[in-house]
Amino acid sequence: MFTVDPTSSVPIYQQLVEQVKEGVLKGTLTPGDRLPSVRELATMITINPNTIQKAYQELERQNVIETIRGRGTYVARNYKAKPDEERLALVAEMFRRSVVEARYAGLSSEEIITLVKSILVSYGGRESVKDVKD
Amino acid sequence: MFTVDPTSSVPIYQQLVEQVKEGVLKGTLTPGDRLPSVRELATMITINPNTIQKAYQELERQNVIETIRGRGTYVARNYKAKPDEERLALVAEMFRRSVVEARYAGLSSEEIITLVKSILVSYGGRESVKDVKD
Amino acid sequence: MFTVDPTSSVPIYQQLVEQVKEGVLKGTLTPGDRLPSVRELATMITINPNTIQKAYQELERQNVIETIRGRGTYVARNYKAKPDEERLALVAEMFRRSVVEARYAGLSSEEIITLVKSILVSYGGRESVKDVKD
Amino acid sequence: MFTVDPTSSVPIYQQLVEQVKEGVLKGTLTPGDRLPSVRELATMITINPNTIQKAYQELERQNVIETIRGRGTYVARNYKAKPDEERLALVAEMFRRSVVEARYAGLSSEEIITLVKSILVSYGGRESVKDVKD
DNA sequence: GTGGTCTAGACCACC
DNA sequence: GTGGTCTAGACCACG
Repeated sequence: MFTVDPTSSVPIYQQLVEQVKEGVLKGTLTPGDRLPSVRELATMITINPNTIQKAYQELERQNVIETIRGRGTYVARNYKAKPDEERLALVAEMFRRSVVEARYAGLSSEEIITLVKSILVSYGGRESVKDVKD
Repeated sequence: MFTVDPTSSVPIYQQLVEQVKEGVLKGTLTPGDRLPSVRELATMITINPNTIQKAYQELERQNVIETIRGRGTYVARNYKAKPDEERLALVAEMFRRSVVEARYAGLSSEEIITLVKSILVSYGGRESVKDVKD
Repeated sequence: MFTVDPTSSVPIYQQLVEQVKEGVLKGTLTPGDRLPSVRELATMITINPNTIQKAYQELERQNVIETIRGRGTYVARNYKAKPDEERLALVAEMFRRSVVEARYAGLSSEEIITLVKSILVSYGGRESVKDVKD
Repeated sequence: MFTVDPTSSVPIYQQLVEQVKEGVLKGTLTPGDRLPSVRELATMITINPNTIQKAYQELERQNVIETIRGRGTYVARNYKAKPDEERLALVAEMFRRSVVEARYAGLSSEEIITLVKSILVSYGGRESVKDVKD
């Protein structure tokens, strides 16, 4: 958990954001869990504390985690998806791009569907983020 | 065709790359078609020619288009998907991220599958990029 | 009475300060009322006693409460508003910021006035804190 | 325009955010206007560029400004208030606190209403942020 | 101890 | 030239 590739073109703080969100979906992180403190994680993965901070702030802004003053940061207990029209468009856009690339990599429609289904399964088959709370 | 959003966080040259690839899949661009010259396109959409140039170079690198010196640039006639393992991993990664975001936007597994299928349909029933050549 | 959100970005001690002041305005707390002791309140709402202490100190500094050594802390009987220019400027500043946010949330002038009036009503018809003493 | 008080308890980047938003409401900043570049502003007001950057990013997140890659940042042309229920609650909360402080500063209901009205007038009497576009 | 802010200075991608 | 990311190191308020 919490490994990072500094050579990647995707920013380190982003990688962290994604890992936390993915962890929650996978179940490795459960609502209420405490995340390592900024400084702890910084030394754990030898990344500058400011970078960790940026990741945590972004996660908090997205209501994925919440910080309790003086005590630390925790996986949010009651994440509520607010499916903006805008947000749905953004998700659709991500899939659209993925499909284009998949096609150019030679995947058939069937293979693409299979791939997506396998990803869904790897995230535990929960039917929405809400279900994570149960 | 060829509209660009300078406000977007995705680089302009990449937006162009995606639009060309998407056009091919959709059928609005067919192998053998001639693309506008760098300067033409630059004035058409009022974008720095260097940016267009970069997009075309990237497309050529991906074997999506080919330029014939002095004659212009054309949609490649014999695109061949080379599904290296690396590339497939990248595609899987894109879908993985899309799924995470979809979940956090509140979409169910079923809704996600439906979304992907609808995108596939919008790109015609072709079963792979190869079929575009026919 | 005296509930606190450790998740909020506003410091806990300040939340307490505000609640006491609001309670006085609303009439749930009347001048002369005894407040729970630091330790009592600390265990009631499971908050660090130091935090309670800080809140009480701040309230005393603002002449909202007064502590009688060995007897406890009480809502002040003779609060006197000292409207220094500085203080008025600060209040104006708070309203200014509120108005900016209200505008950006899409509220019209009329809606803003209505909102403020409804808040005033919720604090009873008293025309100033002085009247609370009556 | 763009003056900052480094001794204030409100963070510098926040002060900047507020000033820009206020400027738009006041009309000193019009949609489409270009803001000084991060480095420009940094030297103008002798603040670290990172701090300016943070302010700009926050403003962009709030859809108040938009950045055009390689060209600079501009006041957003089509700000659209999305009045979340949550957001309205936050605004109400701000007013609630302001009213409490106003009362404790000795202001009467009438004086408070007058103050709010005067602020509204100072923001040009436009009926919503949308109207700024005209 | 926790997170939050700020500075200084560096490197990078994009246009 | 623009904004975006990262590091190093410092200081502060809060609990």
